Amino acid sequence: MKETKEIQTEPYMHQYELNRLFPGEFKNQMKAYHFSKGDDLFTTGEELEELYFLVEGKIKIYTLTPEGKSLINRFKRPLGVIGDVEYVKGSPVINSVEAVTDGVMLAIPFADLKELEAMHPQVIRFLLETVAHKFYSESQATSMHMLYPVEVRLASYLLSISSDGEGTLFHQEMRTANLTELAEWIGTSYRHLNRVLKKMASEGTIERSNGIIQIKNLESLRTLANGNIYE
Amino acid sequence: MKETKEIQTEPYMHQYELNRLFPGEFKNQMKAYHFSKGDDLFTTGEELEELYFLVEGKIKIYTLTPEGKSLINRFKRPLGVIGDVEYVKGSPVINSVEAVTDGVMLAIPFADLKELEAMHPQVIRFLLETVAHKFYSESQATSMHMLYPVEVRLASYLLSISSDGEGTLFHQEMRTANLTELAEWIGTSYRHLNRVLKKMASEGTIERSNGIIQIKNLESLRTLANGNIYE
DNA sequence: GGAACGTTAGGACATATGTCCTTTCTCAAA
DNA sequence: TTTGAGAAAGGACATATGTCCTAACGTTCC
Repeated sequence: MKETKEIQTEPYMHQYELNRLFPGEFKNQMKAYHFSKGDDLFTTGEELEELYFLVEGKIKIYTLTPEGKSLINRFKRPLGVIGDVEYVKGSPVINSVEAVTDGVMLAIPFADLKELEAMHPQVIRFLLETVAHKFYSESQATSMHMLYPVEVRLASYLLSISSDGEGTLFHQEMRTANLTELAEWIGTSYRHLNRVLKKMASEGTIERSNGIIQIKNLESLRTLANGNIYE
Repeated sequence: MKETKEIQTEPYMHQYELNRLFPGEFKNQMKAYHFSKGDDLFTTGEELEELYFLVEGKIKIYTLTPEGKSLINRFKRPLGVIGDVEYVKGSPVINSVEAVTDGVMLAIPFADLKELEAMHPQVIRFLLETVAHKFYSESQATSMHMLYPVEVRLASYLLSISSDGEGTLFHQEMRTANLTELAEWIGTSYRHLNRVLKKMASEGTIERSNGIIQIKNLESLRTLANGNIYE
């Protein structure tokens, strides 16, 4: 991820209403970074020194298993905040972050943020809200993973991206590019995802060809999802 | 959980330094509640109206599986904060809470807290720290569950409660009363926990009798724990 | 001392899932 | 048009884990 002077931070700060959080000379402390698809942005264990705002593009937060397999915790689109927990706790990065598309981040040094807290408590409230929301989202996702088998999770995913679930940014965020990435998102092996897809196809719930999945029986899918939907 | 006038809030507020967060007349808004072992304190989906501070006793936060089985997310001892995420997000309770021992909670209404935020931003910072810490702890626990089989998780648990890991409050917090509770904490069935314990006993790593586990080979346990320790 | 209940321990059967690998297909580039 | 790479699809084998159930043991209460 490269810092760049070619990107104006002001349009993004305006677009995402960051000016009210970073008044006066603090907005001048904002840097802009550009990243490219596939870039490793942050690595587990790394120490951060800035708070980041994703203002363009899509990233994924993932965990590597001991076998080197990737499990996707979350996708993110603008406006996403990265480094808030690390800032508050002073601990290293928990999960790795990779660019799914090209994009832009704004960043402000932790030192400036520290100063700003004293002068402008609204920023503390903002951070509280982002961290609380993260906790909530992560809890939901964790419950899904811990409590339901792959079939239920897949049905929930398909419901989310069907026209039924579409409309929220989150659902756009979540759409995966191929079956390998879908397996990583749902938290299973590529092989097992195929078993479940095949089973759903044989039941007439979906129809698939060459990685393209078409929902044939929405009701059946709702039943399989067991009241859950990825959100 | 019953509100009680028989418990003085002031000694606890002093002991846990809550006076500096709740100055002046706000400390008078604090109520005290007593609870008994086995009480259901909060239920998933319930709407809260107060922020709670656990100042005496031990509780567990748990999730019920669709089959009605219980999975323990976390134990808590004083000073624990309950309801911070629900306060910030305005969402219902995420996980159920039950008393493991008798105990006491202090509580302040969300409405008073709202007022206090404007007058005393330190309380926002306090909440930010508690939520960030929760996020961090939950992430660690989730990783443990998602990435490692029961054998590694059990070894990590045993390492934590051995004299090696002992000393922190968290490890005391985590000690379970019987094998059923340990299975719920580690996130497996009672039957499977027994398989793994039996295997460890046959390897000479532990010795067990009547639910009592004695570590025989600390090195072997460290190897099995694969660098992990419950914390 | 005996009964009742909760806990410990494990057998038998089943399912979910992972790993490793091969074949086929599709798409893009030469 | 051909080639190569990546993705899709699935076979074979294995392990981890869950469910249901029974027997034995220990503790508490009558």
